[in-house]
Amino acid sequence: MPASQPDAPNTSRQRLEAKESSILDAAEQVFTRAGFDGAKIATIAQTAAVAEGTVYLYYRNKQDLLAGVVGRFWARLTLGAEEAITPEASAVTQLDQLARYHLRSILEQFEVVSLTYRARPQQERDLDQVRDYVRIFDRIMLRGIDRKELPDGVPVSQLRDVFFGTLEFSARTLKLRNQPYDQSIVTNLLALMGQSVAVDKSVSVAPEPSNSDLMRTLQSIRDQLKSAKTD
Amino acid sequence: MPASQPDAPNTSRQRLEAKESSILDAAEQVFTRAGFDGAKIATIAQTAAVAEGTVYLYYRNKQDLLAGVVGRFWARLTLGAEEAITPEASAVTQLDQLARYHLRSILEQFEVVSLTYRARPQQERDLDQVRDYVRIFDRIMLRGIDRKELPDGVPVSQLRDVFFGTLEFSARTLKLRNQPYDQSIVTNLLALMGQSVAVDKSVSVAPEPSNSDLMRTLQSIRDQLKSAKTD
DNA sequence: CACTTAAACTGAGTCGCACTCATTATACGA
DNA sequence: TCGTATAATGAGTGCGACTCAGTTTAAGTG
Repeated sequence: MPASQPDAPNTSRQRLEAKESSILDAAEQVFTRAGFDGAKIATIAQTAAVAEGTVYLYYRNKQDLLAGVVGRFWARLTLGAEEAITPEASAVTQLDQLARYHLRSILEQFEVVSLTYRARPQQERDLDQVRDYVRIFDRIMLRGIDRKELPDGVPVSQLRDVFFGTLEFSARTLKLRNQPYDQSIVTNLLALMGQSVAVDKSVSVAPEPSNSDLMRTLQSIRDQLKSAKTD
Repeated sequence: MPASQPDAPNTSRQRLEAKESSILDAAEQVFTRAGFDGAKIATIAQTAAVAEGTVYLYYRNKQDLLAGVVGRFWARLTLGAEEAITPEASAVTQLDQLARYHLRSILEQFEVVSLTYRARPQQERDLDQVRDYVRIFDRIMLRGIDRKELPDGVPVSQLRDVFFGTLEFSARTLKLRNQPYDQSIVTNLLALMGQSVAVDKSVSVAPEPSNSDLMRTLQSIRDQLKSAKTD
């Protein structure tokens, strides 16, 4: 029954969603051009061809609108990343694919990424989208461990911070110097991570022992010494 | 001649600087408490015990004031970092010192660090301060290369991105999860970097021993004790 | 010390912009 | 065709950044 042209929405639901996304489009455009503070709701409304008040029927306030833009951006990035990755490939290959895709994307859409920082403290919804995105890394790593491609002691969450932290900081550096995408960043990062992630059976990367582990070992030594002394 | 109590400024120059820094103090306090948008110039002026208009004699606008706060923060961080580092120590040790200091500082003053993102696109002055700070890393690396502690092929600027990027992202992760300073982040980062930075000549570089190193040593002691006992 | 003048300071007033809400338009079922 | 609910409108409100005419303070100067 509800079959219609996608660009000529019929149901009221479709119409609402079309309008919402046109407001988001306008907001994204104006925010990226003018920055958050520079962007006027009036301009966004005008760009979306609606009245100022209409914007507030869809988003509680300017922050909320920003959250919508940022959330959609990361959700799209997640979809794109999943397309960019070959699930059958080795974990390291997938990391390489993700790294290239990530660096390219955040460079291309640097302004939207920057807007993320403006949204963070306030809203929660859009943060979820970022978390979903970051989770792609975890999935690759965990599958790699599962398939025995990676040793199961790798500190996944810390490597995740290395991965995204380095790429984000590198992107900022490139932007600062007006330099384009640089493949060597990805290559170096993966070489660096490859070492700690490699399954070389000789050294086999063990997890960092905790102080508790050290303590237990020390106590066992002390106990042995004690018993040796009484011999 | 111009000898006076430091807390009872005499010259007009001293008075001006005292007032400027009291405005900065107030701004830092209010900005960190309420965030940039939530902070009102009126509150800042009141906190600094000056009239609203006076603030604008020292800073052109709210953004400029923020830039002042952020700039001072990074300048102070630079001084602190230089104190935290032992210039005679090996490059790896110095990196370890810098990493600890950096992670601790940005965790402790997370709000001010976050404010940095709000200032960036606009002003230039405060960006300089960040650059000065980051330069500490470069200096350590370059001196290390000079002293032949590090091979002279290391991609300093890319390792710098790894270093600060990872620490910054890790700090954000910790904050997100309400976790405190975690030494293993520094340890892992240095282990990772250590591999790509190590001089090929065996183990000539003596970095801070990791818990793994300690663990190995302890285990060898225990093993020796065990075999001695059976003798 | 009185007087001059420049520099520093003040806060009531202006203005731009996010946000509201009384009113109007539209869609849809009966 | 009409009634009603839902969506949309844009003039109006309030808040807060920023200004500036007027005032106070400080530093010379004879």
